[in-house]
Amino acid sequence: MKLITRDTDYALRAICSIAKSKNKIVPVSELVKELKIPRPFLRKILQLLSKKKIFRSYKGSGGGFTLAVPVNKIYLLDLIKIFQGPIKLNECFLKRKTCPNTKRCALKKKINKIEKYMFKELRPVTVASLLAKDKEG
Amino acid sequence: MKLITRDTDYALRAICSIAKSKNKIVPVSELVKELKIPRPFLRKILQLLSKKKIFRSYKGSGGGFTLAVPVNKIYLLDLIKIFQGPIKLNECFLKRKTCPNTKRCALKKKINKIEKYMFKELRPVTVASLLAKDKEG
DNA sequence: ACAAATGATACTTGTATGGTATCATTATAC
DNA sequence: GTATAATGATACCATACAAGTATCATTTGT
Repeated sequence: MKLITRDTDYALRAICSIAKSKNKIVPVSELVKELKIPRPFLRKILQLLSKKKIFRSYKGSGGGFTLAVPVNKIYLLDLIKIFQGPIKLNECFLKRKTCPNTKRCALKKKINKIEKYMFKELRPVTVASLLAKDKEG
Repeated sequence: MKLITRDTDYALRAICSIAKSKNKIVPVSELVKELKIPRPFLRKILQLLSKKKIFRSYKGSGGGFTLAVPVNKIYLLDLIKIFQGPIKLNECFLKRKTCPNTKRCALKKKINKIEKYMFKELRPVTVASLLAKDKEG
């Protein structure tokens, strides 16, 4: 029951790394060195972030990636959605039929409550906020 | 990101169903009819619950299962643990190395907070409490 | 033209979930 | 005491998703 999968995690690190190199175009090779992530896997992740307009990409010699969005506008939930799909704790197993007894629905209510809390906590989290907390603690 | 997998769900239903037949020994065949769960899969689930001392089993003709524990002592978290292992939102991807930058740890704190909340909400949930809420709403 | 980068896409591998199948063992009924 | 109806133990199978690899096409700077 992972909240964050490896590609989301790698994406986060890559974004942070690129954010540090203000305005410089960063090629994959540089990120590989810094983050020690398998190159082809990282490439796949960066390409997707490019397609999703979080990165801007530059082809050709001297090319690479820059941020297309400032870190305070990159939301964790969006990254999770990109790599893992929308968060749903509560997939019902009985799509076809109606719930046979409401016991499960009592449980469902609980789970929904937890899910709501999760969203409340995660919604405001941006890459900027993660980097900021860095300095505090 | 399912909180509850299918076997846990089926286990819950089976427990509720057996709880209804107070003290009667219930064979798998009966549960299959009522719950419409594939027989061999349900059997596997019941056997595990037996091994874990939540059911008592009776072999031979006229055999089947009864509850070994009253419903107000069967905790949802224990069922989840049996079928899915302990809940952990927060598996760190960097077991080997120390965290390269603390940004992830800021995230980890958030996730831990959510996990704590989850436990707070789920810890008191028993099968009895689920059945009880049934009557209310 | 060549080299250095990304774009697109398809493939591979590992693991967990959901489910089957089979044979052994035990207990009851006749 | 044998047939039958149940569970116990175990091994297998199918599918999906996560994690990672590989390849070729395209673009761009020198």
